[in-house]
Amino acid sequence: MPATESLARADTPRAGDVPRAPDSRNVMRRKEHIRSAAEADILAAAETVFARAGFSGATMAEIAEAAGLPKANLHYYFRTKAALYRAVLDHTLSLWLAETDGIRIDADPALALGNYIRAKMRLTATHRDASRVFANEMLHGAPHIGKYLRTELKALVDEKSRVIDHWARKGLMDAIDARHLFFTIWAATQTYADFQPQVCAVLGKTRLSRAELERATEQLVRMVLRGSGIRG
Amino acid sequence: MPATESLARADTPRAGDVPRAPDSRNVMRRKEHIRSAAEADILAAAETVFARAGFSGATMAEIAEAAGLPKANLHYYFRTKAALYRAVLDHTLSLWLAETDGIRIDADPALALGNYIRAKMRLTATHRDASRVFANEMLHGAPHIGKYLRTELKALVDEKSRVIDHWARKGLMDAIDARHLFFTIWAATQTYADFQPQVCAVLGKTRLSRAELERATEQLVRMVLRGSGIRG
DNA sequence: TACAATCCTGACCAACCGGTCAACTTGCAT
DNA sequence: ATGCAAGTTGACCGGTTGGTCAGGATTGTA
Repeated sequence: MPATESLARADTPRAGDVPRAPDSRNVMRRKEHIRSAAEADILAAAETVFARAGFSGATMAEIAEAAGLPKANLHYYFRTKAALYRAVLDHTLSLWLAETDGIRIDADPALALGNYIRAKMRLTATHRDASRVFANEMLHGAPHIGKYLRTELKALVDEKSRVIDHWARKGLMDAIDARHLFFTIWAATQTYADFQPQVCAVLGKTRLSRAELERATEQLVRMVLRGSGIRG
Repeated sequence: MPATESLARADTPRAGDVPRAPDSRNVMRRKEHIRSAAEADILAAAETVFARAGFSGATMAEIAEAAGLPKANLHYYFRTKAALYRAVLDHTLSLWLAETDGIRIDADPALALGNYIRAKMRLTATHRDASRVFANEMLHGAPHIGKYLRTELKALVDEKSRVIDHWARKGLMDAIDARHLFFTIWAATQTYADFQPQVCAVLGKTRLSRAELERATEQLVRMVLRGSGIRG
């Protein structure tokens, strides 16, 4: 996500656009470290706060406190609240594209799709806040990442859909609309992160145990595979 | 939802708690009409705005403009922004419980579940904003409707789960966890309302056509029925 | 040590927002 | 017509929030 840095960074005087002597590289490396470490701390705190309160509900003061920094320091690294939000989103999106590698023409459909679902479910469990930030952005019309959806994500889904169509033509599974299949998989997995209060309430628990998630995962895998006519 | 009125209404002086003569009923009816008409207008505008911007992102001024009323008038009918939000949520929740009537022991599983999915999908299409308001509330931890989830919704799902367990024991379908089945159905249907930007972007369209939704619905029905071992 | 670049921060401000209120109009029974 | 309750509204207010800025502290080099 090359846009991240240019978006996230504040305009420190002449930083990055001034030619530097070769021997000054070490300096910049150390400065870079301070920078990236601070940015990482801020991003982590921001992700938590944005996930809980959304963009409008989150306050820079709250994020600053969560990061253990004075508020003005946030504005040193991220010019505006919107820029910080974009940076959090960029980090989230980088998680999103992953895990589809196994969906290839020469792969076994049951294994490939099953492992994809398992990976997605694991992702929503380990990166709950990222999932919520993403969901929030969707809910509000995806004003910041619309272009990403129409280009990168669409291209990826188009490619993987061709794989599934190929599987269907080879008789390995039913001829189904791969795109809607992805929508269902995404929705069914993300719901355990985004709608956790509902899930917990209906199950009569206060939190989602690993075992419960495991059960949900395997049932979903079974349902998708059988529902797609994949012999398991 | 009896709590709605007491929550939503402003404390007009002595309204509702003063004994009235029987012949004054017509008066109150007309006053009630003004009241309910105004409340309905405000609620409709609020649902749209809350759906787009969330609770924190929405402003009373914006809602007022959408309703074509001065801001102070909103506060006449709904004391606070939170009370207005609660009223919108209550309206949303009343939609939520419906449509499960068909899931009965003596029903045919394929028909009952299939029609339930179709009804849910229709609901997300016709009440997109309501779905988004609900999703937003979930995302932020369901602070306002936690009790509803743990009581009414849980009771309903418990009851319907027993029906599905019964179907499984009679050999009409596989023995699956009914609760997770509901989570999957809810997620897969709501995603077409809540994540519409993603769906449209991946499909390469600007809006979801009725035909596209129809296709998604039938594929989901087929997947759920076959995935649950229900003979179709 | 001297310097420059980067990093850090307390104090401050303008804009916005939810909510109030006093004054006004409308509707309706007598 | 009269009077009162209900409905309506412009103007206003205090608190919050994103963002700024001047100046000090740190870091690393020459």
